[in-house]
Parts: sequence; structure tokens; C-alpha cells
Amino acid sequence: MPELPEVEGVVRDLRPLVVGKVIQSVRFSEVVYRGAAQGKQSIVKNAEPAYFERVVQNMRIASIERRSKYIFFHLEKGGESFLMLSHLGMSGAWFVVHSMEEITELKFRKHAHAIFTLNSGELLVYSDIRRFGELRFMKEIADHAPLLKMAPEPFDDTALDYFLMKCELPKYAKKPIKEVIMDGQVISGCGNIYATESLFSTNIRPTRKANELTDQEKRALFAAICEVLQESIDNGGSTISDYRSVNGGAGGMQDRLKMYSRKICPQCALSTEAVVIAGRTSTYCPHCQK
DNA sequence: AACTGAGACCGGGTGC
DNA sequence: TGCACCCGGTCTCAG
Repeated sequence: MPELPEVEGVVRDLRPLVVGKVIQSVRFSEVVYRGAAQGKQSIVKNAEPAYFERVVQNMRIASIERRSKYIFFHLEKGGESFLMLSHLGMSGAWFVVHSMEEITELKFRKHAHAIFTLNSGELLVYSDIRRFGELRFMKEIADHAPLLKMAPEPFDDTALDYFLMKCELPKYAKKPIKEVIMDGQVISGCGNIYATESLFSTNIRPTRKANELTDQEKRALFAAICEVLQESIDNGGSTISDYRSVNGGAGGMQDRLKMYSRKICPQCALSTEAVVIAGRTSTYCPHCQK
């Protein structure tokens, strides 16, 4: 499951491989075309695949940027700029290869849904096993309303105050703290894995109501989130089931996780417990986390 | 107007 | 071997 660190890794890998290159053409999988014919938006959102094909032709990849768990491809053609948005969902992955056979894991090759041919002769491939990811072609960020509501990047100076402010709002005050920190409108890029880890490292139980945390606890929790996100970025992200870095590598962070999907607390050696919060499995230590 | 909950999207993995 | 079910990030829509 790609969260902020995994998406950051993909962006850092992609940049030197494709920035400056020109998209000659793009083709989509049968699933995408068939879905569009049935009125569904499989992978490709807010545009017909045929439109997408036509419009990205001869566009230069000017830069690539991560924002929350999204990847922004800044494209240019004839002095005009465009945005191609990619969200990896549960199982999205990007590859840069000379031929599809270079994608060695069959499940990723089998579920390649967008294949861009670059002027270098290489293929830029978006693969997505569970199809929870998306590709969106836009003129500007405002074309997709939810993007305007995203919280600041957690490493921004404003992010802590933004988080503290959101905790006080009626909408969030009485919700479990774990649900609050996983909300992209409160903190950007913190999903189940890193929410679980940061709550464990600060000894805070995930079910506590947001407004029942002390100011000190909230500040410590926010700091812990930034720390674990940074640690994960530094270690290539967590490869849990379907996350792969560009061209199929695995991350190293999964071995450093202390609470996510653990049966035994590494701190006190007692059994952990799991509850469901906002639809997500939330593992915690009932002894260490108060 | 604003919030809430349900539904939709999927196939690999797991357990019976 | 087969099959039903579980899981999850985010948006959309009905209430």
C-alpha cells in the first residue's frame, strides 16, 4: 500500500528516467477501453481514453512532483502546460523499460493499464493490479476539487498548526485520533501503516477521541508522524504486498515497522489487539498505548 | 449548508 | 481443488 514515503520513492526514481523526455503516444489496456465503453472510469478518470491518447501526444515531461499520495506529471507542449495526475491506489506501480518482458513479475505485467512510448524508445508503464489507482488529465489542480482540500505537506512549516486546528473542529473533535490523522484533509500522506506506527511510538491508543489528547500529546504525535515518514523515505518505503519501486524493487521499511500487523508488542512482549477504525484494521498494544 | 454513512471500485491471498 | 470472503484509499451520492 503506497503511502507518502512510497510515492516519494517512486517520484525520486522516475525523475532521472523520464523528465525531459517526450511522450510519443499512449495506449491503454482492454480493461480501460472496455470500461469506458460501458460508462465506467477504469483507471482513466475525467476523460475518454481516446481524448487522453490524442492530447498527451508529443507532450514533454517537464517535471514530476509528489503532493500527498499523488504524483503530478507536469507536461508541456507548444508553450502550454498540463497536469497528469497519478494516484497509486492500493497496488499501482510505474516502470520504465525497453520492452514489457523487462517487467519480470507476471502480475504487474498482466495488469499494465497505460503504456506511454517515449521519444527515447523506452516505455513508461503504469501497472495496477487492483485498479484502485487513477490517471487524470487536467489543465490545473482546480479541475479536481478534492485536491484543493488537501492538508499541507507534513514537512511544511504550517502543517503542525493546521493539524492542531483541525482537531478542534466539530467535524473531527470526537473522532478517534487514528481516523483523524489518516484523513488527507488533516495531514497529507499518512495512511494506515504510518498512523499505526506513530501512535505506537507515542503510546497513544488509536481509539482515543481527538479532543481528548493533550496539546503535548498532539504535538508529540505529529512529530512522530514526520519522523516515521522520513525514516521510511530514507529506507525506500514499505513493501507490503503490492508496493514496488520503479522497475520492481522492494522497500526496506517493512522490516522496521514495530506495530503494523504485529501479533506481539516489541516493547512489552504482550499480545497486541486489533480494532477496526473507519473501516481499517488498527493494531495497538493495550498495555503500552493508553 | 454541512456532516454521515453506504456504496463502488478490484483481484490476490487466505482459510474453510 | 474450489470457492467464498476479506481487505483497503478515496471519491461520490443519497439521506
